[in-house]
Amino acid sequence: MNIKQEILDILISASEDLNTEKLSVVFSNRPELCDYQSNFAMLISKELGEKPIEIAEKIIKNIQKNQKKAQKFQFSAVLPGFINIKICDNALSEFCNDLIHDENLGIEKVAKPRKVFFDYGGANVAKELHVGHLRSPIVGEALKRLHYIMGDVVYSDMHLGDFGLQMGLTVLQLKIDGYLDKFFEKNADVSKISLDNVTLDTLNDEYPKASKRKDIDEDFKKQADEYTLFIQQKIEPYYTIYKKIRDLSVEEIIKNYNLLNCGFDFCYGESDASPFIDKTVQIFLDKKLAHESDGALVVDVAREGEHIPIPKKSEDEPQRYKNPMPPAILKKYNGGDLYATTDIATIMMRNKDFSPDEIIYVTDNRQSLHFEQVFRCSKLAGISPEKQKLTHVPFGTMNGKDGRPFKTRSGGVVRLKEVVGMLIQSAEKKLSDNGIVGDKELARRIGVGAMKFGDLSNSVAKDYCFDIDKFLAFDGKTGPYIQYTIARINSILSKVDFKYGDVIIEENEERDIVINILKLNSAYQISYDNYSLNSLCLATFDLASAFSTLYNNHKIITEKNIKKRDSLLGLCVIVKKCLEKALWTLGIDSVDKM
RNA sequence: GCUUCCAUAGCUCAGCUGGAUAGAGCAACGCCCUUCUAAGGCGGAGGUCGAAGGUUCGAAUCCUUCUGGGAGCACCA
Repeated sequence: MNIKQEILDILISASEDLNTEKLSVVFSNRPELCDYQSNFAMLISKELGEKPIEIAEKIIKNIQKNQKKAQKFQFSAVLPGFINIKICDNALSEFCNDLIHDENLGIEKVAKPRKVFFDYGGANVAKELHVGHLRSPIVGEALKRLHYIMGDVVYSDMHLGDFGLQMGLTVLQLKIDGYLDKFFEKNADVSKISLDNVTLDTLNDEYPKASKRKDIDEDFKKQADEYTLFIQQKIEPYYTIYKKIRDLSVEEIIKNYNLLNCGFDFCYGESDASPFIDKTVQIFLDKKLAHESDGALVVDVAREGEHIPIPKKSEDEPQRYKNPMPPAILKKYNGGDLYATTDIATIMMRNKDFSPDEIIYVTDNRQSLHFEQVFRCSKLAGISPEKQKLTHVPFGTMNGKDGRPFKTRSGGVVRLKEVVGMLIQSAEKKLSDNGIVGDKELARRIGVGAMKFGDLSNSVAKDYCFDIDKFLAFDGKTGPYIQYTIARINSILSKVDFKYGDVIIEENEERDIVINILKLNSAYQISYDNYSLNSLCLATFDLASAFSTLYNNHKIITEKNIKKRDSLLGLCVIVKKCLEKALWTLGIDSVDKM
């Protein structure tokens, strides 16, 4: 049962000998005129040398000639050449009565399910999560769920940042500040020493300190490089210290992600790819794809027409390039591994374990160049098979009202935990106004739902404004609005002791709801194609909004016409199911009451 | 400098492969709670779609140039 496909089939068969390649049907942008429209006649009028309106009229004549059974759709031709399609009420009623028993609620799955591996989260072991870490898990989780709904087999890995310079910096700083003395005593048994004196707060202080110092102190940076190398080569006691720091962070990171309804099949990190690094590098050497440059091992990934040197105007001017695609670095001057190295090795690992059809990376857009390089390297070396799709979903940064990356008033970063705390507090206050007190989990669902919906309703690639006041207000186009709509439906359903009946669509407000369900279902596909959830958010809101209009104008429970009442109840059940499924896909919890 | 993304209502944003009168939410204004949850509904008001050219029957959407902004550009991730 696919209404759009039915319309398409009718139009194609009525187009007879015309080339119907360009024939498509879209939702009408004049809803008061019709439900769907086709611009086909205008698209092909030029090559046919006929007036668009005449083509449209001809097609409609054919439809009327062919149509024998009871009509489900009304077609009409309108100047300059639109074909307008209105769905008849009986077809909409039929659609509803089918939908109510359909497990996937009419959402059309992809023709060929694929194995899709998601890489998102990307928390850094040495750093506590802050607002800047929100988008990757929020977007990644929703994309993963969307793919699942669409029929793909999905895997997810939080891909911790646990193997880079930040680890060397942190260990070095901890050593300097005396936290690690026991590990460096003569004949110390590192496996028996505990790191109890180091807490998350310690790490929060030590890493930024080290990070700042490396920019101004060359010796310090060199030493941190060395420590990083020790960790990567599993040299003691550095490796054990690193493991302990990692465990400490991971526990906290998982807890935070759970607050956001973000779960992972695997908590791998960069370090888990280390057994594959030597093999990876060897492939590049064997295939003569890598060469030495300034002490580093690099891979040229530029294609023809890229990376053309611009002639220097003077001797001491640095070399510049047109269309620059700089080489990827596999090994640094001291033999250490880099971000690109572990990412390529990780692709090798994932292909060995899962051989996914697509790997999707959800990170911020500043990493676009890095992923382009990694993807090109993997294809060049044959580590990623040709048919495998590698996708980077770059998201924009979260800015404050001033258009700069979101900071506290004093200029510091806002911890993720604090944001969630504020959201919960605000939801609790609002709940208590409604007489619901002491339900912290309910408040979390509402507060976090508000933030996630606010995030996901923006185009994923664009920067967006993180307006905490807006999120805390819960008015208008928000997650809580959807939850509230469901809560109102629940309230109706809990107050009646009879079952819903056949859905009969006859009024505009009912039509509007069903059309919005059709739009919602097509929004799954749009979001899937665009790797962006904003279409789904918008369509979910529009459905809730269409229902609210009906809700305000009809007293369903006290409706005297029993058939009408039971039909409306059926519509309630459908809307509730559709909204709940959409919220689930977005990674937002539904609530029974609020 | 080069690469890339962006510019739409006072604010925050939608606008799918070009289509009919550019849409929401917030803020502000006016109505609607003795009736299923007012975190709601309805109604007005608010726009030279950054600028200028071009392609087209038709442009917010495609092309060119310009202006303004973000991000990235070899051993960070």
